[in-house]
Amino acid sequence: MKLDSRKLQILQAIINDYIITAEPVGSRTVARKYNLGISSATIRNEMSDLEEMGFLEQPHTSAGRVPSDKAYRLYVDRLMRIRELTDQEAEYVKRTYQEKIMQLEQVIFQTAKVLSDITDYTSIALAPQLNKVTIRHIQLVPVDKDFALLVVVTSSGILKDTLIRIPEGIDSDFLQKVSNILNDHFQGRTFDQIDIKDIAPIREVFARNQKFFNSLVDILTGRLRESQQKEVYLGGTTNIFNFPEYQDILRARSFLNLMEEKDLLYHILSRSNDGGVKVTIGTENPHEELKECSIVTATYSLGDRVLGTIGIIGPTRMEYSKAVSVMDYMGKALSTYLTRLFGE
Amino acid sequence: MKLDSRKLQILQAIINDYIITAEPVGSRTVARKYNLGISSATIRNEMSDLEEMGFLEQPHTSAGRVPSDKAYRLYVDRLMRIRELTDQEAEYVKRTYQEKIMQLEQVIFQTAKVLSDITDYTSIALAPQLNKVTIRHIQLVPVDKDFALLVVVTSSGILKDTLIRIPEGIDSDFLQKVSNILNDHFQGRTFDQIDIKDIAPIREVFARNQKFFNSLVDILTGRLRESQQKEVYLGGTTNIFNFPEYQDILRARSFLNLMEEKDLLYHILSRSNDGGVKVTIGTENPHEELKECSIVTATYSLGDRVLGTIGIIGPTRMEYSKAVSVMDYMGKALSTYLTRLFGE
DNA sequence: TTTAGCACTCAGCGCGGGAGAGTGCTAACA
DNA sequence: TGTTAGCACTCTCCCGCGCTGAGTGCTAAA
Repeated sequence: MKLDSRKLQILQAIINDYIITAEPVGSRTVARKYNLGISSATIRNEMSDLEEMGFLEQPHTSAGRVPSDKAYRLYVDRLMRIRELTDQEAEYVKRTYQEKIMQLEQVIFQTAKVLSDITDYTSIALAPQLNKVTIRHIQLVPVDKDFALLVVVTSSGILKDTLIRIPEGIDSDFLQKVSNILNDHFQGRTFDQIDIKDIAPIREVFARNQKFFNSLVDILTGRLRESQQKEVYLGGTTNIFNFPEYQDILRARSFLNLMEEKDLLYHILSRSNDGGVKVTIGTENPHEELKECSIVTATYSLGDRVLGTIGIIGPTRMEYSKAVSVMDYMGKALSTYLTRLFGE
Repeated sequence: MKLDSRKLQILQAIINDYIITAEPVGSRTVARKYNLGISSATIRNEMSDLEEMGFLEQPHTSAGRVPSDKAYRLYVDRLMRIRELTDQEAEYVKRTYQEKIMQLEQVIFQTAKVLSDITDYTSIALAPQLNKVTIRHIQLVPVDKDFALLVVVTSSGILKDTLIRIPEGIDSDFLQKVSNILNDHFQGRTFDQIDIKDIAPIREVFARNQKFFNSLVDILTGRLRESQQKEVYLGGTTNIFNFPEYQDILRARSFLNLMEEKDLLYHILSRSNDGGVKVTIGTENPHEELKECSIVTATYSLGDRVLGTIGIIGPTRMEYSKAVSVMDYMGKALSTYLTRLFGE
């Protein structure tokens, strides 16, 4: 059976209607609302065909039809018209990035907030992944006789710091010396490139302070990386209650539980980090709990290096045209902002 | 009318039962389950009295009775028996604090998690309030030619840091000089005690770099403080779905929306910072949205200085005996842990 | 190939009645 | 005088019923 242009028109009408109303769409509705110049009976026949082809589903006999994931996919790839941001929306984004926030966390957090405000979906933003950025500066800052602060600044302005206990008899000159060595070795590298073997030669500098040396290595190769990698910021989690399909308490609950699983979210989002906007519809996502959700992601970069991912998540009946344009716009706006702030 | 011991017994029975079942309690239930040696008819009479005295309420005729806020207050103050933590619970807490987490944020976050895990309520933890801690060390760390990092370490191990743009022609010697001056002036003080007037004499050191000077002051007196003050960590927000009174989607939604309002939560929690465990029942809390919730808070300290507040929030029908004991225990455990880590 | 007409299906809704839980009153009892 | 058994009454909850309306698929005619 061929998907001729009339079938496409009907399919598009059904998808449009269902996205707005969340109610199964019947042949009469299509005939009335969308002047296609054909009768409901003809539309009925076409809809029957579309169902057979897997684009439509029927919740039960005597209900209208609902688009399938396959239909949404077709819609996203071929049918939908990208809808530009309104002036207000663009203005809102601009205003957010006008403030000179110097802490990256804040920037990412704000981005998530803007995304959920504009789209009314739930937004997710991943902090930059450390294996994507290079180390710009390492410094051990003496705090008092027992503690020093290990600060690592990366090319994207990420700051990672930890208090570290220092053994007795270490003075600030020694700390400075260590800082210099660390900088010499690791400046310009990514965290992935920090290798135990590289570190070995430094070991001798530490003389009797092997324990101190070990904890430094520990932090640089392990802890900092982990703590950063799973940083997931959410916006508008309770927006989900706006959708009729989540009036059911069990569904809402399982959705919100899912949003608490930062590890999972991290994995879902970080799969798409090859740049550009990506749409994952319903069962295209391998996770069972997400089979009735769609996710639209975009990446953000510093210069030409992709740093991380931002995304929104909502019911499969999502306003894709808006979602895609917003994600595209925000990914670019965030990249521009970061490059301006931390550009190399 | 006097609240004799039999009335108290009956009231206690009703509260106990209602806490467990969430169902209005009838006279027959009390007679059957709690062997008080009196018939349901007598209990009925007493319940009628208790209602008149404001301790019980009736959702509608032909339903059992439900304890009022006044009843819970009486229960918390006079009737309940504190229930110690089980060995597993104590063990869980101990294990959590055994790990050497050096970042305060992590500690507070973990504390919130433990609280919600043990109690099955939603937990809230405030990061230490900056006006409660003293500045231990200030350091400007050079990053590259355009940026420096302003690091402030406080007595409780709180770290606040911001990237700050430095004007051209400032070298690391100058930064060190500034750091020294800042330390001389502010070490040992609280953020509240940083006064513009104190800073004025330093101004001359900056000579032509007034703009740099201004942004430093800005950060120290304003930005750092604000960013920290509102840091609110939540645990187990979706636990609310476990309670039958929150099966209603509107209620669940308004509760979860409330939990997103960090500012509000901050204010609610920070009211009780005079040490010890505090219980706020239903309408005792001025916030309309909380009139069917109870909050149990405790404070945590470093040495003898109260730093912040932790709390749990649940329906008024809360297991107060457990809640109070857990909060008491956790407040102390957290204080001990912090004092061990950052003790002065 | 399209359309009008028609029988059929099924979810949703409102209604009514029965069951069950609980109360308050009354009268009898210790 | 306090306590208890008995009973009528109330009210929510739940279940089943039938109606309505939206929508379909089929058939036959244009």
